[in-house]
Amino acid sequence: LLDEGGPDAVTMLAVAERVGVQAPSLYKRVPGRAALLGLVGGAAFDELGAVLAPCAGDPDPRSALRGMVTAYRAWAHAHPRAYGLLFADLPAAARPPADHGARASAPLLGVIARLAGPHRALEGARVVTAFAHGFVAMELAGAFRLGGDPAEAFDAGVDLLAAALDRRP
Amino acid sequence: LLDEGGPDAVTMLAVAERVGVQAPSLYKRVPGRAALLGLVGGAAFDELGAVLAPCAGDPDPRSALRGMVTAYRAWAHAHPRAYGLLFADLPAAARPPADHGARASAPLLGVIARLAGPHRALEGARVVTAFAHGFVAMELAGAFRLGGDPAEAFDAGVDLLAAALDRRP
DNA sequence: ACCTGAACACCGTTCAAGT
DNA sequence: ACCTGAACACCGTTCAAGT
Repeated sequence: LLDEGGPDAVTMLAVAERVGVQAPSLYKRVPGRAALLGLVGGAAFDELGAVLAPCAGDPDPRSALRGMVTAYRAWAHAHPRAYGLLFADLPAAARPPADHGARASAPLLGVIARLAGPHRALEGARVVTAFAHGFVAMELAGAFRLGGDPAEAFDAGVDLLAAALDRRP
Repeated sequence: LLDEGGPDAVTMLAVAERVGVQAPSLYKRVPGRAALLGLVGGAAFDELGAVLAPCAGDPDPRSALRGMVTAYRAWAHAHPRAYGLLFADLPAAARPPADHGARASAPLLGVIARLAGPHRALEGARVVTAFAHGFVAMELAGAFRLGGDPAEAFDAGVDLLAAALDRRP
């Protein structure tokens, strides 16, 4: 339902029909619509994490980072509605459970620890994630309207970050 | 209404009451609720732009950039609901008109042109904006949950970007 | 224990009717 | 030209009643 019609289409009635049940029955499994969207967001984190993890296998940490961020953006473009749920500001009680996000970001932390050193891993991962999320969110919102090819700015940003975080000579 | 209760509180009925009119009358001025939120987003771009512009006065482009990005984050924290409208993915017809975003980003383009050279201004501004937006969006969504002080990562990211974009020796 | 029908309070939006 | 009352189609959610 989300992929087809966006979050507005994820209606308690529509979900109930899809599951073959009446709407009120959903409240036996889930406290409300917001919580349901939070669960979908958690599942989206899991899918995204499964796409990122293999990229950590690249022996060169710098190209591993590039590959991972590129895969991140590709997944967001392939599943724009699900992506929009990852960092949606839902009521705190209905947010994707923290552990889904933590698992999805684990491979990135590993790669940046190799690239920049363990003591800079968390900080570096936050900087890279902020850039990737911000870029993709602006792309999906149609916010790059000043011409040129936004994708070039993405690659430039990734290279710039990878170079700056690389502690090797 | 937005500041008080978030976008959900911006109801056609609530707006009409605030304006002293019946709900159907709003449709004489605005095609629908989505378009109304888009207009609010446009106004938010104007306010943000007014906060960023003075930072361009700093004679050192690198500290001008730091000041501008810091002001950006401060404004987002002060008006989280309005900020959430800037890059919300509304139906294209209801998005904040492009010129509001363009005006708000003009001072940043100017500063980065001074720092990195005019031919890298657009690309650099996109990288910096992506980082700033992504970071703030994740903060507001409560996405930094792995401990430490996220603000340190923000400062580190800004310094890293400013240094990487600086073409001066 | 689980599902349902009916109801409640609330939406966005349309439109004929008033002035 | 502008505003309104009434209505329509749809929400999320609650709850007593069934099985």
